[in-house]
Amino acid sequence: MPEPRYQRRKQDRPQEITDAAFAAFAENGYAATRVEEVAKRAGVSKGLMYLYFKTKEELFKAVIRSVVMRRVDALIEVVEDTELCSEDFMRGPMAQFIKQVPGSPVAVVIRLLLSEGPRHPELLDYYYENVVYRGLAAITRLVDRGVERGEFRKTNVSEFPQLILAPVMLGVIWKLLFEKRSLDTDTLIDTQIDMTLAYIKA
Amino acid sequence: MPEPRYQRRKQDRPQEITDAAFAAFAENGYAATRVEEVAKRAGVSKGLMYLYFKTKEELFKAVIRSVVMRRVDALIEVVEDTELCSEDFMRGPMAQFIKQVPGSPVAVVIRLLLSEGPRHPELLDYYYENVVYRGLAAITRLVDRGVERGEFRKTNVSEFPQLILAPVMLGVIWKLLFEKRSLDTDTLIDTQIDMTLAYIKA
DNA sequence: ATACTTACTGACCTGTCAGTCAGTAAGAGA
DNA sequence: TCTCTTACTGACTGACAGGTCAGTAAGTAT
Repeated sequence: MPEPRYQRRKQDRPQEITDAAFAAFAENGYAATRVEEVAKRAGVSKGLMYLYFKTKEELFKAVIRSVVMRRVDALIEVVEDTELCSEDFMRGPMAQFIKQVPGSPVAVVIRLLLSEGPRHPELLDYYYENVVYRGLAAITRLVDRGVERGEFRKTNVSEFPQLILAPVMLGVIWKLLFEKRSLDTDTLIDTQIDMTLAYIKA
Repeated sequence: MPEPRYQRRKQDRPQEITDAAFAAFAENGYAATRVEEVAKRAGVSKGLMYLYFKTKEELFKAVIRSVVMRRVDALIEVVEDTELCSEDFMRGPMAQFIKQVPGSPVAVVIRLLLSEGPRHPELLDYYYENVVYRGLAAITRLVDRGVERGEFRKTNVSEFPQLILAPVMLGVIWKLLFEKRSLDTDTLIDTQIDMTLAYIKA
């Protein structure tokens, strides 16, 4: 009675493969990762890869989309249905949310997009519309709401929501490049929020 | 009388080749750039490349070093011998200096380091010591000098000089990823400096 | 059991590209 | 003008990796 050499699992394969691919890309980057290596990690033959993804490039796109999909909506929802005043919200839930970005898969996605993005403009558009644009819009809404409520004065921070994300991006880059020279990104982000609030409070 | 097919220019070749390589890497990234393509841009045969650089990897390292070398010292010197008060200096020369970073070759270097860096730790060390560390130290010195002179109060900004560079890094990433969706990085940086000064002024 | 469908395998094919090297000619020196 | 050195050329090679496909066996229906 021979052990079955494999199981047929059409449903789960795509997910399993993109997970394996993400891990491999995260470690070695897109170009330096062999399709066979991904197959090995996914416990699958090289040939099967090409049944689910036409090319290595298709696989790459699927990986990005899959990672992005899983964590876009979190922030946006929280912003909408909160009862905290704007300041408390920024110091609380928002701070908490953005602090975990530099250590999250998002950091890896940014690295991948920076190196491979220029050759996949549609992917950049997708990322912009689904993550960047919506994230920035949520922050703008938060600030504007503060202004309406009389908590904040009118400044150009609502036109530059990027300001609040700037230390997050610096944290992402720092972690990717200089992991060993640790940087306290939490305090960095807290300080930026302090500064921003001091600047915009009515 | 046949035209000479080439000139011997041992002195200039390395510079010419690294320049050509930088341009090529900037456009297509390291992995996707063929050595032959660099040779073509440098007006040189493929074989000659290997007389000046043992491998493609060596060429890559030489490119990074060459770009970094040319513009490290600028900022540091300016900080040292200025007679402006700290605020005026930050709003003037420093702002001017950091504003041009997102459009400069430094942006490309960051992209290259993000994609290829993990496999060249010595290069990351080199970059950290010659650019990052010295740049941050210069900012810290500037802030501390302001404190000594009684212009600024004591805050943790001097422990997090990264704060001032955060919008610069965001600008760099933005430009690399979303060139077409323009972002006014100058105003972004000015606003950050406004905020920071308001936060630390005595 | 038997026939049938199809998820899956892995040896193979093929284009690409880093790296080599035998040969060529630019330029210096006598 | 005739060496002699060496910067330089470009056809070639070998390995690697993306992509293919004939074949195999897991599961299903009868």
